[in-house]
Amino acid sequence: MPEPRYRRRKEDRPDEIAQAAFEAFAARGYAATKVEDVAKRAGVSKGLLYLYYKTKEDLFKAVIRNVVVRRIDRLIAGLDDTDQSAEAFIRGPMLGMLRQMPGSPIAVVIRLLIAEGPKHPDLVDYYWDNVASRGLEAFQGLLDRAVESGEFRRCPASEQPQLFIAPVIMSVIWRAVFAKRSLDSDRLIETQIDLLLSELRADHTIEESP
Amino acid sequence: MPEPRYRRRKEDRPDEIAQAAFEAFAARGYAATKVEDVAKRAGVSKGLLYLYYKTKEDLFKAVIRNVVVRRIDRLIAGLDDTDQSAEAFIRGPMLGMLRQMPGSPIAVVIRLLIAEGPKHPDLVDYYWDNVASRGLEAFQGLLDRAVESGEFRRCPASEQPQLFIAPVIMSVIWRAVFAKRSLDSDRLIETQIDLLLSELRADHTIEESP
Amino acid sequence: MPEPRYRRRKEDRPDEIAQAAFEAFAARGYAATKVEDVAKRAGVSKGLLYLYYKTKEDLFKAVIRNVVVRRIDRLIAGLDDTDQSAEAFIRGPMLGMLRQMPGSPIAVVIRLLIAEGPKHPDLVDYYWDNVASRGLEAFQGLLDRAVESGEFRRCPASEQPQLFIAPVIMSVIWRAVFAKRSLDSDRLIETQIDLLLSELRADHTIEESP
Amino acid sequence: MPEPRYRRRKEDRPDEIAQAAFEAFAARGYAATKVEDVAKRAGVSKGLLYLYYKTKEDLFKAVIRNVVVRRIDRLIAGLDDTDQSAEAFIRGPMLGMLRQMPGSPIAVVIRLLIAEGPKHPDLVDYYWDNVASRGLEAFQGLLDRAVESGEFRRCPASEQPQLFIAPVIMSVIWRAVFAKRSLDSDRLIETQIDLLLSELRADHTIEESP
DNA sequence: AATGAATGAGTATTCATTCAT
DNA sequence: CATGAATGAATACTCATTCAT
Repeated sequence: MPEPRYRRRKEDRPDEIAQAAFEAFAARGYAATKVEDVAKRAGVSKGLLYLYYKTKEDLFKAVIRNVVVRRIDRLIAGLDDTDQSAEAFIRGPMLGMLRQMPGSPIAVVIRLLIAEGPKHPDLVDYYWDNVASRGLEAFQGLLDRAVESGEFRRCPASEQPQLFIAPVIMSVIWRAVFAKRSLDSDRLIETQIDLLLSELRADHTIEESP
Repeated sequence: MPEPRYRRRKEDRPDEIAQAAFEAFAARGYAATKVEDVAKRAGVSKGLLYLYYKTKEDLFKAVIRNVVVRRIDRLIAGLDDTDQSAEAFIRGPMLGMLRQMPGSPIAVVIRLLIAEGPKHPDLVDYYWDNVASRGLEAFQGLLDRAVESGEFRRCPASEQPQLFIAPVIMSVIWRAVFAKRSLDSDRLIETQIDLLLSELRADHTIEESP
Repeated sequence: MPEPRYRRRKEDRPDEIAQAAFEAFAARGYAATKVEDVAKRAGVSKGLLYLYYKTKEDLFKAVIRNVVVRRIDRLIAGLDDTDQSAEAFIRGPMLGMLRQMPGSPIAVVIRLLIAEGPKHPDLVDYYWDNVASRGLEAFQGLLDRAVESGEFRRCPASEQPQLFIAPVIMSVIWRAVFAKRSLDSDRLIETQIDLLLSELRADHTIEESP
Repeated sequence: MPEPRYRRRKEDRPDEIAQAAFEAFAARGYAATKVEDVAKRAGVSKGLLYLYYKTKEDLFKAVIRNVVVRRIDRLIAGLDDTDQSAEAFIRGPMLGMLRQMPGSPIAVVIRLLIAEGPKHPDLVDYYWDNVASRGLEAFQGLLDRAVESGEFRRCPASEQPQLFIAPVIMSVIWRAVFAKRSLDSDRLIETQIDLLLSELRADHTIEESP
């Protein structure tokens, strides 16, 4: 008779279930996770789960939304409101976030989207609208402001914010697939940022090979 | 309908089936693909499919191997045998390959590995041994030779060949998830290569921000 | 058709299903019985059956155990505890049991073991440990006590308890195979017991052929 | 390229196939034996097998008939033609046959009939008509002649020839099911014959318990 | 609200049988 | 005659979902 894992407060139930589902999906993937396992993990009966989520797919969507929504707003607020220089922000709070991503729930969401996305276009739309495009836009805004202020120069790097994300995605994938073979993702991300910043800095001088 | 019921092409069958399976997996993912659909796509009965592949998993493995093996050897041969300068090789044949990857079957394989890899560790091992580690080693070799010859200088970029791959992986994922939202992956890849080469060139002068 | 869809009788279900399975196996043999038929016979869905029995084989084992366990203990208790003379016990309760066997569920179990035993060694082990060897030992014990008490004499018959069973097995097989051709199994069994007892009785005088 | 197991003489083919089928059925049972395995064992293609036997069931029937027909006639001839005394015949050639049965192909046929008989009533009919009833009748004839000649007396044993067979059947079953646990079937059979003959002999004196 | 017994459509796999070669 | 590639009906088992209690 183990203690129920979560307190019995009605209002929390849906979130508790979504949290349990997130853990289960993270561990075994969406398709391989049984609704019953999620219910057990949440300390709840299958029937009750179905009271809150009409289908397994609903549950999946809730998970994606939950995990993402909790984090993305904070991130974007940081991007928009910072009074640091762009470089200071990038090397500071932003680098911190990027380094955390490969080990964070976001990584799980990315994996789930890759695996299940094609079957859930509305979910992808949601993710795009609420996370990806907003994040990119906000970061692009940061770059643009830095260009306008003269901190950065306009160059290919200043118009492809995805380049900042690339090593993060790479690390996420690497971990998901090659868990056993370690990869120094911190170093990868830092090197990339160094490369990009050295290119972006307005005082940068291009040396052509002769 | 005058198709002959029997075609009796023993030699071709396994590949035809694997090809059909590849298409089916690419379209709907491994889990969501029914063996029967693969058989239909290949114009063959379920029974015959099982004559060549003992299980659905076997079929999956054959697909991965087929697609991969056909390409990787060519790539590595190019890396090892080139008599071009490193930069010329990277900007030439290698850039060509990298640009093709996001739209090639390799992209599908990558997606499949991300989605199904955790359930097929032996497949991941196979992919690691035969593709990833070999490719990385071969490319690292190219970088090392360029450093030794004085063409490149030793720097973080010369020791993280994954940085060359990162935008490719990013593009693969982007297409898989956000198919509808176009991404200029060619430009992404080229910019990254420019960044890396400008860092790697031996005559590069580092400008520190003051 | 006004049967309620749900009956919710958790406790009874496993036995009801095993009973239905027993009937189905008896009628058509293990291999030829479809799980779905068993479920139908039990008035239950396939899914529920699988809730209680993980595999068809499990179900088979449960059937064997159910049928057997219910009876063997009673039998052995009788053998061990009787205060009748050996002859009285054999001619009384034991003869009664033996005569019943060819028409009883035990006969079905025997048939099933003959047909399916080679594929289920663990089941055979179970049957041996819990039924055959226990039964033989208990009966051998009865014979030994009778020899020690002077009621029986030591002779080949007193050391081969299988001789008491032989006509029962013969009748079981006969019925299973030649159902249509009647056999007076009662008489067969009684004659055998007469033969054995006349040999076993201590006051027996052996007449050698000259 | 192992040598084909059987010489390529057309006329022998059906028998060779039936022999291979017998071995396969003996080893794994009818249901668990694949037609392909039989074909391989016979060194023949599936197609050719089907040229001689229209269905797997046909093959089964041929096996039963083959094995049985080869032996039963000899046995019955012995029963009918002997000029020995009944006791001499029983203790001599007949005991020899009975002792051989548990290890002979007949045992396999018995097992197969028990397992598959219910599904093949015509086969059972055939077996009854050509083996069981003929054998029983012939043996009953021997007993009757011995009674008429004064060698045996009329008693329950003289009218139940099955009693001679019972320990043989028991041994067959025992071996089939409890292969691992040895049983001295020779001794069982001999003891039974001793019991029966001592009862049958005309000079037998019945001792009643007081 | 809460439970978990009950349902049944869906799917991988097998194997007797056929038939083009 | 002989082959074995090809077929597809048959069947054990799973799991999302429902609903009587």
